Amino acid sequence: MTRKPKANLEDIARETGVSKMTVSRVLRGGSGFSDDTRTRVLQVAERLGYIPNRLAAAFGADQASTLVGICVPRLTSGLFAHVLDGVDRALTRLGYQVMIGCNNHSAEDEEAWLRQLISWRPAGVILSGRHHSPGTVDLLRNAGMPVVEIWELTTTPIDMAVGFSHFDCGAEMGQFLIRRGRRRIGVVGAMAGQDEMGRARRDGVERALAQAGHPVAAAELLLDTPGFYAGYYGLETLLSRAPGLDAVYFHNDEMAIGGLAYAQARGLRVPEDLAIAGWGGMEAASVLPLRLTTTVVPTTAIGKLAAEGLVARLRGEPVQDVVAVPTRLVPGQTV
Amino acid sequence: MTRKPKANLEDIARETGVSKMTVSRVLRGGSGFSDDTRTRVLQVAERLGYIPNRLAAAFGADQASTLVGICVPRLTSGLFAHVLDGVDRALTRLGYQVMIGCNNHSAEDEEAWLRQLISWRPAGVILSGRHHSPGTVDLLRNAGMPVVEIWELTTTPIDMAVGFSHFDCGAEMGQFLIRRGRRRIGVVGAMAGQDEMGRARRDGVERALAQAGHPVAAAELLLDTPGFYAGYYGLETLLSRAPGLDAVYFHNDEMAIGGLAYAQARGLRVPEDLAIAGWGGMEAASVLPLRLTTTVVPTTAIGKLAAEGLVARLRGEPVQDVVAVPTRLVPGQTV
DNA sequence: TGCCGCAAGTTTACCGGTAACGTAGCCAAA
DNA sequence: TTTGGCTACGTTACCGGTAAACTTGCGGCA
Repeated sequence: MTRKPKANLEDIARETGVSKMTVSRVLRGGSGFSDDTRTRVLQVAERLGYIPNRLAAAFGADQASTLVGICVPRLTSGLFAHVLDGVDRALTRLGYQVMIGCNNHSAEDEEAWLRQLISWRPAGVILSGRHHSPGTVDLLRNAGMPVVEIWELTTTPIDMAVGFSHFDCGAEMGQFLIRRGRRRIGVVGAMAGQDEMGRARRDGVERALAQAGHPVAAAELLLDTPGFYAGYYGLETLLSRAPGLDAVYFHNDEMAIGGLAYAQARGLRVPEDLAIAGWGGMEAASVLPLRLTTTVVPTTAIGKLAAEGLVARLRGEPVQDVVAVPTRLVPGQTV
Repeated sequence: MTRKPKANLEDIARETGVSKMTVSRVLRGGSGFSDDTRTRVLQVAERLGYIPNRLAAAFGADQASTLVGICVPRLTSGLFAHVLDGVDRALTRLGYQVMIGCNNHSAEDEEAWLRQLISWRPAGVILSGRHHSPGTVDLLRNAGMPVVEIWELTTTPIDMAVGFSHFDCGAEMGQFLIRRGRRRIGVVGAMAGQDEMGRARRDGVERALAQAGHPVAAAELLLDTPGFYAGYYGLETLLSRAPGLDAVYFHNDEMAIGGLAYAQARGLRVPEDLAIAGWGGMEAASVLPLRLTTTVVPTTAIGKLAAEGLVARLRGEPVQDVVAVPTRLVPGQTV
């Protein structure tokens, strides 16, 4: 089955009549060879269909890996998909390869994945969130490679960080709801609170509302993943327990849209009877008949900045350790 | 910076007082050592914080790679996100690592990515679609590793295939629209037709409508990526060119929901004045006030089956070369 | 004329595993 | 007593690159 590629440096060297070291230098674009040699080597390499063996290169030389790992909490989230896209485009352009992982919002899964990743001796790694297991931090310190923590901001990164404050997102929306005259405000969470960052947003809302003198009226913390269904049934459950709410803050836009669907199915007028606020800024939110009030997050930019920061560090260029990206509260028509 | 992990097999061997070959055998769970030796080796490995070097293993032994590549047309599509999730879960469970790629619906980009992937000597690869460049096919034949083509079905796979017929999806929806009495049917496409599979669906619709004696009344092929905005403005454009349509088939659900938003904004009654059909089965489609008529695709299952088939082949187990997964037309309330 | 420096190479050693093969010691069957 | 097989190892060679050190030939310059 796995017959190996036909040509290696040795083969090219033999055909060209030089040493394999010279071939290596030519193919990597170094110096110490004549134009004539270069041309001949390239021709032979082309003719033999040479494909470099990065395994050997990274193994032999250390320092030479072009592999970067990225671990996100969920692969099926539209937001992380865009982060991944930003990372992938930037790294591909810069000549790196991307190994993915998914930790299901679990620090243990993250550590397990990281252990696998490190066994490939990558050039760097991008993690999501700022909460990691002690084992994870240990592994990273020993590996001595660049690390970027994305999504949530931290002032004490393991190495570098690109993100924003989820707490502030929540607080800002809480204040907004108050300014719009809402007083009986509920929240719908997801994933049993395992999503630390979703929890930070809820904490932000709670703090803002409490400070305004109108603390959270009711909260429903679902076990489900934060999707449309969960939003739909989450709002149903919340309203059955606490009728008379005049606003609800959802874990994210998908849930908010699900909630919006429920409200409309129930004949509630949005925003007159009930205001609905989401988070994340998914595209669908802005083409609904009722544009969703939400906080837009620069997903792709985060991925891009993280990737570029990582590579800059690898190249020894100066980098900013902590990059705060701006989020933007977009008042729609649902509040 | 990149200081290497402290312990390797040699270190463990020295500390334990055996040869590194014995350590290797113990750690890989082979045979040829006593229980006592096993215990001591494991203890030392644990104490030294040994992390295997898969680079060296895969390089030295060939055949020993646990790296699998997967290339999808777009990372930001919700459908492919689920495919990726299915692949990732299955492969992680089976002890493999996943390298991702994105080809932007371009065969050249796919080939470029594959070339990078192969330089890592992976155990196998999963590609999307059945149209590949000659170079891609060449690379794969020479690499001699398992290949799974997913998403679109083919009777002549390079190696294995897991998918369904996009043409049939389109044809089925076309017939459905006709059965529901629609006669002036339009279609909205995306990505300038570069998405071969979206084109196959349109071809299916066209064929079905033509056979029924009511050929496609109007078609709008956008340049954009298939998102909500594109659906919104796509329908606007289509209706301005061809007023009086009584049904529109969209490239996918996201566009259909965008189209639905436009129809409602324009005061069109759906489905009375205009029927709207999507494709893909995104979750949002079923919680809208008006449940979208669409074709549900088993995304996660495709990823899972592809990953499992790949690993089965690697293990020399018997596998089915071509697996057809079922899609399901779900009549919603928009037709 | 002799020395230096540079361009254009070559040679050697090594990265950390694994396959293949070798071997010592022991026990059981012939 | 010999032989044969088994267990539990050890030895050797090698995978395909790259860093570092070494060599060779040539032109310029004192």
